Amino acid sequence: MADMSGNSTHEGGQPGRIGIGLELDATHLKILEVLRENGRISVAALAERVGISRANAYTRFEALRADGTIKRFTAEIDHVRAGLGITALVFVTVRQQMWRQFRAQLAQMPEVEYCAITTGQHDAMIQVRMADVAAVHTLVTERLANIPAVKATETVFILDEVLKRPYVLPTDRRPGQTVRRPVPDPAGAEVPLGKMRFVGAAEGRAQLQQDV
Amino acid sequence: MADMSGNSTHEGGQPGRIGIGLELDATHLKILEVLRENGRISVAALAERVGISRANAYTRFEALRADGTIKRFTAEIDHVRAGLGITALVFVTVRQQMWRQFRAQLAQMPEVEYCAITTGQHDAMIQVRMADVAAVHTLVTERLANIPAVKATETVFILDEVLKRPYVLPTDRRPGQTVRRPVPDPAGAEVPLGKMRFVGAAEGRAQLQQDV
DNA sequence: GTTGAAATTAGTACGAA
DNA sequence: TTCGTACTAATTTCAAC
Repeated sequence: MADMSGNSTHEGGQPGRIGIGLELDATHLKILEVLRENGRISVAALAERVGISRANAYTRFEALRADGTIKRFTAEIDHVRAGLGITALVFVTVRQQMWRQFRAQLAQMPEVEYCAITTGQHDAMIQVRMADVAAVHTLVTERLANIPAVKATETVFILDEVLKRPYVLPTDRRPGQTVRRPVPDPAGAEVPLGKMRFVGAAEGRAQLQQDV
Repeated sequence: MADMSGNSTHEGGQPGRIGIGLELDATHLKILEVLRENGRISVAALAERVGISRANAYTRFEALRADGTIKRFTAEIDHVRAGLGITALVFVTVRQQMWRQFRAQLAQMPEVEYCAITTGQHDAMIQVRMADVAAVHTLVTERLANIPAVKATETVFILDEVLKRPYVLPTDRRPGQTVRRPVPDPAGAEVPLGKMRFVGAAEGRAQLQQDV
């Protein structure tokens, strides 16, 4: 799940060989942290910031790309300056058994920045950026509503984007927070059992990392 | 509106000087199109792909950065491979007059990838990526619920991300769609007046671009 | 806004630890 | 695996047109 146009988890060839890829160590994560802030940094400068040799940086950099952990490099722009100052979310109810058509139609809509299938009241959420409110209205009533697979929509506008990170990493934690290691669970520790079990299970699953 | 941590529209200093920035022409947009797909391309190669000279490409590239149209360069990663295979949306109802505190708390949460203030039933939408479902549960019940500014939350899980573009541009239009130019409105054209007015108004506003 | 040449920097390929 | 260095290729800068 959570695949982008089905190009990650089972991309290779042989079925049965799940692409586990690299085990990301602390150095890999540090590289990803630096690249998140500056995707155009030279590998030489990257090596210095991470604290490894240039050759090592090249090796790891290439491995992360080849592995698919790094999908691509891109820019981040100011939508307002680009002329698309209005952002809206459209929650879509999809007619059952028309998912394939729904996806096909979306592929034809370059003005959509993001689309995800969700649980809950609606089936999908679409994020669009347009020049003005009227353009959103046109999109929803004339384009989306005409897709047979779309049963209903609900539109909300985004008034402000408080934060938008390119991505988050397992190493991103709240300032004062210490790394939550899977404690070896010493029997006899005086903690509420119910809560302990819950937290323990969560940590255990967190170890597995893939196959979600 | 739609500012990222208040760093775009009114960033400079003097009030009254709205940062209009560049007028983006077709070449600027083409540069942004190329950089969206390959943020690490050399300016030399960029020039070739856009069909302009090297020096021109450097000038425009620098202008876009200095202007703030390009905010930064970054990478795109595979969340599953990075160990955060679960994505969730948390819709938050914020207690009135506690917005400042709400924003302050969010700034302390590096695990949040995206947060936007919305119209509609809820007040804000937060997107988070975690290692497992239990971690989402912990985040919502123990971190978010403990923020006084948070009155209520509603969580949905993302089952699949159908598409995710770094950004959209005004030039992104559906394959067969022709560029909708603000036609000079020749009086006497035989179109339904009501509709005409509506579309005309929309196009007019699209011209303005900022101050939305 | 364009072209061409110089200086700098980046990327590659080794052997050694 | 990782590091250090030397080699090659490319990019950026700067100048003149």
